[in-house]
Amino acid sequence: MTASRTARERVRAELTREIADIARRQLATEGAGGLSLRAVAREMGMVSSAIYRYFPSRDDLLTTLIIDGYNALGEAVERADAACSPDDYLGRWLVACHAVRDWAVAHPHEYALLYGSPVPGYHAPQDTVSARVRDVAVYGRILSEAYHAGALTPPPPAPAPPPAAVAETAVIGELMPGVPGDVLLRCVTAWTGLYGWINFEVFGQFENTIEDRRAVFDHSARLLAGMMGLAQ
Amino acid sequence: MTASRTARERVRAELTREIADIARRQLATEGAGGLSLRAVAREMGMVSSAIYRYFPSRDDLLTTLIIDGYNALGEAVERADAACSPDDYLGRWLVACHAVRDWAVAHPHEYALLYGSPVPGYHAPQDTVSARVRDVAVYGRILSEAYHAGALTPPPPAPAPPPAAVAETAVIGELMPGVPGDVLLRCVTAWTGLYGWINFEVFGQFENTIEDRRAVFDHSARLLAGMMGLAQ
DNA sequence: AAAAAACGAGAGCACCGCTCTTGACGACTG
DNA sequence: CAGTCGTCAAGAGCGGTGCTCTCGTTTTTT
Repeated sequence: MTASRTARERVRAELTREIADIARRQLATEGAGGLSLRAVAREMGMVSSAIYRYFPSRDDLLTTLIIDGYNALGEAVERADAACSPDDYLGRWLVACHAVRDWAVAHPHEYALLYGSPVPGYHAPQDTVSARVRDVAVYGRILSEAYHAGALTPPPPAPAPPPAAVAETAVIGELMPGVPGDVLLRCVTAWTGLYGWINFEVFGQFENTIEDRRAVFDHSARLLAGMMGLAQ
Repeated sequence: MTASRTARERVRAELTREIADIARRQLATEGAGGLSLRAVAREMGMVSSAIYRYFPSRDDLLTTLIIDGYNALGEAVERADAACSPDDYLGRWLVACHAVRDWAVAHPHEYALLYGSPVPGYHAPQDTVSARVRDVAVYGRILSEAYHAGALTPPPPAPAPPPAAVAETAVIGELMPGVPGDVLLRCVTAWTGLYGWINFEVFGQFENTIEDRRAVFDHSARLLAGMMGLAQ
């Protein structure tokens, strides 16, 4: 029973995976807008309606690609951080920054799906949240550990954040327990600054403006670290 | 001759403008992907093929919307800066930051067209560059004036930028003549950080995370100003 | 062995961007 | 004034899309 049922389920899982793989390849070459269920079906030798046995809609296919993308990016950052010496917090921060950027440059269309303009009809299901925070969780871990080790101390001049802003750090603070609000606000600023930089690069804003982007990015990551007060 | 010809040209210009207006309205409600030439034609009471008398393709229509968007954003920032007292550089910086954010929040889809994932087949024509730098030119002016007034001095600790990174600031430096490379790199970092923050907000990354976004944004803008060394 | 569920194929619907042809209208010229 | 030419809106049509429905076939379950 289980064996026969697994036979059926196995081929189904295999085909589901194959559809997602082909779709990911098309996404990588054509971008999200060029992803076509019919093209995927053609490449699989199926008729287009057969795809709907495996993915109820194009949006659902996109959703699995998004989840896979979050996991791939998160894993890349996790692996990069795992290779660092744990108490070199600035080094870990820089390595994590470059890990995100390297992945984004290598997979621009997938990155755009994660951090670019949201796709029109798409609303993130709840089961994406665990995958979606994997990359930022690494940053949270690095900075949280740095703070508790005394290696993350906001440098003067320290403009006192208004209480309204501090109150907004509650959700972010769950990733970094014990870190006070003013430090969290600096981390958020560095976090958005980091991804903003990558967005500019991946989305072509640096065209004809900055060419050796890795060098400038590295310096920007160091400046953001300095803004947070992340010591060497 | 000129009169009759202008009569002809006038109605043509009028229709061209009306098409663009309807397209902009659809863009605002549906997003770039939902912009349909046929829908625009329907709303104008025309048949779809007639639109092609005025815009040779959907991409060309998008191009004019993009140029209009850059101009609208640039004008918003320019007007905001013009209302400031010229030697309050920190105030001008903050006002400009909020001007960009306010415009982006008010026109999310248009902003996504400018600073989000690039549209698939679209390549920016050369005539967009003058409009595209209007917003950043304001920042360049503010920070350049601040520097020459002695109000923009990078605070310690100042990590020395590698020469490779400094060399990349040449194009950016054209907007801010006389400003040295290390300061320019800080400005670029603040610039990307600012737009990264807005991207996160407009693209929904702060959903269920940060609610009072204006307050947090304001503080982030101040932190970025401090990173640059922009004095009160 | 019979009933039920899953599956692939095919036709079809409404929509899209875009092209081509046709007929009408207005503006220049002999 | 008459004729010609260019501009325009309309319509049909092509290939593409996401998606639905039906219909035999196959596989699993009862």
